[in-house]
Amino acid sequence: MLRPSAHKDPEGAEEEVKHGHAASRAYAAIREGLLRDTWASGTRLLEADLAARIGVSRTPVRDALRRLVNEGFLEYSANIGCRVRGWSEDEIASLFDLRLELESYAARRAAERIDAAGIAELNTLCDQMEAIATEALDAPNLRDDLTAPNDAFHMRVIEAAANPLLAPMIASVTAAPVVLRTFRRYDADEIARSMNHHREIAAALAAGNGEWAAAVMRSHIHAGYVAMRRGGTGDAARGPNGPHGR
Amino acid sequence: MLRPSAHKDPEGAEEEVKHGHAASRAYAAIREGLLRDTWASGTRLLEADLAARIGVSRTPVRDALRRLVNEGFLEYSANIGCRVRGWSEDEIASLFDLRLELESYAARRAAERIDAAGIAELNTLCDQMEAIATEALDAPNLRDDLTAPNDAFHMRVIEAAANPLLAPMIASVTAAPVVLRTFRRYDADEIARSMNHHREIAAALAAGNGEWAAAVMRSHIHAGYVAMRRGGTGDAARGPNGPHGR
DNA sequence: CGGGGCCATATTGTACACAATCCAGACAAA
DNA sequence: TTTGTCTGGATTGTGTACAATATGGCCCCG
Repeated sequence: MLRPSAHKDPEGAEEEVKHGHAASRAYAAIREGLLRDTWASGTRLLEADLAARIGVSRTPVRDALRRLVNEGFLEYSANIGCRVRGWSEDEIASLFDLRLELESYAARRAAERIDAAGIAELNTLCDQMEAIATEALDAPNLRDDLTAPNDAFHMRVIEAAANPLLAPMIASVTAAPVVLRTFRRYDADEIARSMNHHREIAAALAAGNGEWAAAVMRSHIHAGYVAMRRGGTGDAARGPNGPHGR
Repeated sequence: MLRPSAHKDPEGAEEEVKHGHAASRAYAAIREGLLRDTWASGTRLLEADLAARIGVSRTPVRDALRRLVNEGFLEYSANIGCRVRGWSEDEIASLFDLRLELESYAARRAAERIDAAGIAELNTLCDQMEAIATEALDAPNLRDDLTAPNDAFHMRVIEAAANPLLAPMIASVTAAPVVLRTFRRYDADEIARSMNHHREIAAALAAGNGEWAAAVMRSHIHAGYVAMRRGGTGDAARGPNGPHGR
């Protein structure tokens, strides 16, 4: 499974984190903090605080917060503001369950649509991942480098599925901080298995066999879920509202 | 299929369209206009215009617009603003394809989890729909009354699936104006078939047979897609950017 | 007569000030 | 001790002014 560092931000603002565009800067800064686990779940994010820290006014900060709420990073209550969202065991299970459906669907469709160039790209990404994985056996801190090519691999499969609504939908269940940085939890065997899964997915797609591709993708995601559960969520607790608070 | 008048708004603001809360009023007003097809696809929505018409300032209007962008009603470009989103044939097909996956998944899971009370509710809703359908045979304009119980039926199934992330995800592919008000396109036979589907889904769930329930749900949505295609999308054209413009 | 660059205008983006609302703690009464 | 109320401070919600940017028409040039 795996599926870290989500691709571009799903909505507008095409990666314009330049100097101008206070809203984009605010969004990037807050998202960065969320991905770094700067704040514990349930922590209240104060607009004025963030605005001062980032160096913009409250208005673009509000825009950024609303966006992060819609992406599932934060939860919002009227007149109270935003809190860092936590994920209960149940919700994490639900999240992986949906990934199971959506990514296997993507693989099934991709098998009927991907072309030779796409297959080649997937295998190139496999080469990269395997090279990194070999080094990472000794240096566990290198494992985060796997996330970029792994993410690219999954993204290529999703693109090949040729369903324009699918990518943002999958992003909504993979952008969660809980899912990110999953490679760290993998042991050597699990990394090897993950690499094999990628190769097998590429093979199934090359063979044009959608059911095969979907089945391997399901295995891939199941394996990731097990690894995540074993390692603990790192974030099971919630705010005062309990696991499903809103 | 069908699935009109999406339930509550997916995110925060629990239906507070009261007198206060300018942002909620703005959201409700604009959404209402979108559902009424007040503006053609590609129409640019001006913040100042809307603010004046609704009687609030631009700030809450901006909030409302951002929200509608995230819900797929509008598309947004930096420094340009919001346009009414159109749906190409491809996108509508993609949309139904995802509903096929998600709602059949919901039905499959619901079969293992729904209780007797839930089944009873579903059958009650079937009763209601059949009563309305009988009258609507002569008065086609009554068909819109089917949308509320139909929506409730689907919602009950989704709730029974007990995946807290599923409902907002399905909402994102059913809130689109293209999908709403689908019953109008149905002829008498199609309405009858739809009613039969509902009864059969309830039976499959009562039998605890997830595969059966999922299969009927797929049939149900396929049928809806065919009816929609036959009737035309009512909104195939797009703005100047072509069908996938952004 | 057609095409490219420039400027006026319209519209969005940002900042800030004020109003509305909520929360924590103190205090009083049972 | 417990509960209810009230008040002060803090935080979000809204309105408005101004800055930044894009669009469309005009003029100039080829």
